[in-house]
Amino acid sequence: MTYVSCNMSVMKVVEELRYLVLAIQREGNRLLAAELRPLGITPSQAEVLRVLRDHGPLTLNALGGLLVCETGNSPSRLVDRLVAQGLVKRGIDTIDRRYLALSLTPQGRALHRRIITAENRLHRTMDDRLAGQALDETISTLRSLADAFPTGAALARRRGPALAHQEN
Amino acid sequence: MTYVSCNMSVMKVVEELRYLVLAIQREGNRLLAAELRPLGITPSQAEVLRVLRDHGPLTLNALGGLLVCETGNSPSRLVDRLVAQGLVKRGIDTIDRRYLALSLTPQGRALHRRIITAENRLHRTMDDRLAGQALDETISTLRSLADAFPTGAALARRRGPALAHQEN
DNA sequence: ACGACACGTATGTCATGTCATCTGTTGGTC
DNA sequence: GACCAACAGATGACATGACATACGTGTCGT
Repeated sequence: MTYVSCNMSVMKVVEELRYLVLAIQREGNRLLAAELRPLGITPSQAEVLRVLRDHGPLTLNALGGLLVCETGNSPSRLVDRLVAQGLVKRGIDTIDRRYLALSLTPQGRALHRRIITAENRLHRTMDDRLAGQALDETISTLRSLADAFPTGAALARRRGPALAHQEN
Repeated sequence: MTYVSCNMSVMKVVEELRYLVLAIQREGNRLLAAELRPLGITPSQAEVLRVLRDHGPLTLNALGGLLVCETGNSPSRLVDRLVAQGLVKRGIDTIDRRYLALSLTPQGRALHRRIITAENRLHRTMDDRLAGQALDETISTLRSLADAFPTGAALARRRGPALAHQEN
């Protein structure tokens, strides 16, 4: 079968991994969107609320650096809609007026609690599909793929708040 | 840690899986988009060309059923741009004029060969990141997640009927 | 003080994705 | 043959994502 190149089969495996990741991401996002629709927000918006809740007030850049759903360019418009819905407060740093100080409003905090419930429903669904398979090896494999990338690094930052950016 | 519910840690693991999948999909897509940009097409368009090449002429619905990048609703606009670029021929079934008969043009076939080269560059990059880790368990875990979903079924269909698409 | 530069944020543009709805075509029923 | 439900595809609307660029603000060198 592998008469073209000796590592052809490895390529095929990596390609299947790529398509599996694509399929799971799509479907997971669709399911989560359905869970969140009654709350009036999208999965990306939910991630912003979560990051803002877990990591104090943030500038727009710092927020982008902790988001997986956006490559840090600048989630201006993503934040815009949350501000318009009264879920996020957009403050301006009085010392350096270039910086924003983004934080949750009380409504944002309240909504985040309902978001967690919705996400847990998705996670239970996923857990059922996984039928108790051990995920350790899968997680560690995917981590080694993700960690090399900017958004993977974002995840690592969110995991290990003790590593660096405590002051945000 | 798990003072709220006994399977709280399982939830956390599933959640990390979800974010890892999101991160890898995003970054993989970004890298692939960069590889494909010189060819003038996007990752989604490349998937259409690939499916049309592997599975003869297709109707729009059948194409949607084999795509991972779109949930089968109807990739009309995705196909539109490929037709506009002369890569896909949009034929109309003469017997039942509701059906399309989508197939690659010679240019589409030629471009697909260059797409494979670009994709292989990405796969090599991913393979490097994986540093020779065995993927068997990861693949099978992800398959059990994906197979329950429509687009996972699409992947299975692509694997199944055309077990013999070795000629690439 | 002034001007070039760096930096954070905002905006324009394009291609997805997703859902809802519309249009055209066919087949079945009367 | 006329009506109508079912189906394939097209389109409108909205929110992302990604890239490039424009704008406002602070910093630094002179």
